[in-house]
Amino acid sequence: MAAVKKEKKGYSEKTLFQLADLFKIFGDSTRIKILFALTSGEKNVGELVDALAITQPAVSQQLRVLKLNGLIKNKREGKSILYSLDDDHVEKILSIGMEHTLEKNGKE
Amino acid sequence: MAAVKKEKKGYSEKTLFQLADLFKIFGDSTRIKILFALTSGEKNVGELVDALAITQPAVSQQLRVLKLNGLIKNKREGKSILYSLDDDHVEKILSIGMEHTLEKNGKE
DNA sequence: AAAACACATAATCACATACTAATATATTCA
DNA sequence: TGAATATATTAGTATGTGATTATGTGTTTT
Repeated sequence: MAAVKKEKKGYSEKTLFQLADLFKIFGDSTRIKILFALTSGEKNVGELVDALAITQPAVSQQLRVLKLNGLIKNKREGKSILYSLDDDHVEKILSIGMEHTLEKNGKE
Repeated sequence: MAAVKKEKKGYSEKTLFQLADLFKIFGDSTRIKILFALTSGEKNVGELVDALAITQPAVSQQLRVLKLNGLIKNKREGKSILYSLDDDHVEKILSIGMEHTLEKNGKE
């Protein structure tokens, strides 16, 4: 058998960067809190601000990040803007991560 | 039916922080590359350096982070030190994230 | 035991990013 | 239309972190 091909069955550099960028979005506690808050249904910005105990601009800024990356969507309803999860993977990613976290760091 | 309890079925602040910290670890392309490299079996540092095209200290530094967080383990073998994945969740998290990434950003 | 090899650690630096404060935009209501 | 409400944007700042360079530690080889 001559020269076995080095089966680089890997993903492209670009894809790996995109994957890291995806996880980077989940890697912030404010955004995590927002995402978890939205798992129980759509909420407007004020409700998120109340629930998270951070300033409104901080929430809006992270909502922007989440939207730009396709994890949440929004729609206007009167004066408010309602945000909700936009991707089926989001909850899956959250729940597997949470599973790991609870196992490693002890149950709640 | 009187006064429906506001079922704050949420996780503790601490847990959400820990979850964010977990994703933070996955949110770096060097660490992602290391983890993917290790999905095909244990490797020593030199092999990782070759595979990733980054300097040895940079690799060692990220290996340290991954180990401290329980995602990989190592064992000495002669002069070399062999690293391998240490947690069943790692591959699951990677694969779901990758699934999302490939869908959103187009196949390879 | 000394040299060579494999890897880890330390210090410095540069860059990214999340928050705050201030202001702008958009919608409803009087 | 003007005031009030809801959210977004901007600018500035501070903090965290990943890479590089230099050096240290541990193991094998001769």
